Amino acid sequence: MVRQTYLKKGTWSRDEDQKLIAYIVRYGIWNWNEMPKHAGLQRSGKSSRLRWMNYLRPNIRRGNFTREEEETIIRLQKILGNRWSAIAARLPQRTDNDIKNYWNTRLKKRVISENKNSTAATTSTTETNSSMVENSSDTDSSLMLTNILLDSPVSTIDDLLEPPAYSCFSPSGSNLVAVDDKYSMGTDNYLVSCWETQSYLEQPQMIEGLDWEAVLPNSELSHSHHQQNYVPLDDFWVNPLI
DNA sequence: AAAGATCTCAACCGCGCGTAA
DNA sequence: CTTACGCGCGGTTGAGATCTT
Repeated sequence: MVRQTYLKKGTWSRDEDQKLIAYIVRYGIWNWNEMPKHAGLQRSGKSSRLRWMNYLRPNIRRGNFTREEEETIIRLQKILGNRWSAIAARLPQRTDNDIKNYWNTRLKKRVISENKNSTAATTSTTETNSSMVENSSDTDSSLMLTNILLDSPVSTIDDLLEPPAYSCFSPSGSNLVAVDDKYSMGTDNYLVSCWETQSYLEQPQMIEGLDWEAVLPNSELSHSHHQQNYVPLDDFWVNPLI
């Protein structure tokens, strides 16, 4: 008889967050399905991945979308449709989930009401343009439209979808991806490099209540204060950090 | 002050794609 | 070629927060 391991669902606790961060700091991301077990979490790989990608990973900005960000989302949504990951790639520090939520709860309504107003005002001209958006299946004409709608010139749709290199972590890949030539791919050393180059050490104020010194055992800060509590790498498997 | 309505957003689910065996 | 697995994406849900009456 196979006994199904209990998997927790719902809101993540601080303790769980710390466990996940501590694990990824040490070992990097290697297999989302296996990692939670080793990190001492009763969570699915899927849930862990989501938590990391949308909340815990470095360089995430939350709340308070700027006017510029709003306009960018509206423009890109018009061109790309609900391809949130592609839109997120154009908005540094925003997650696709955040953008999707923001669109669904606020921007969509705004766009709809603005469209109503504008169609009432200029029926004939807008009809021509919107029919281009909705009916165009032709690549050339949609690309032409893309160039018209975007302020900056875009030569191909691939250019538009190409994610900018800004993040320490790949927003989509299972492995870590270098942002510039300085770092190598996919190692936890790389991860630590990111942390030590400020990206993560600036984060504590963003996730209230997390014990950042505990999850960053290699930082200078924690070295000076917590040397005695440091768990050697080999022991982590039998003695999780948190 | 209380109750109901509405909003927000973290998290879940199902599906499809890519890859390795 | 087929199958299994891992991952990422987009749609949806529901609990908690906030607003309105």
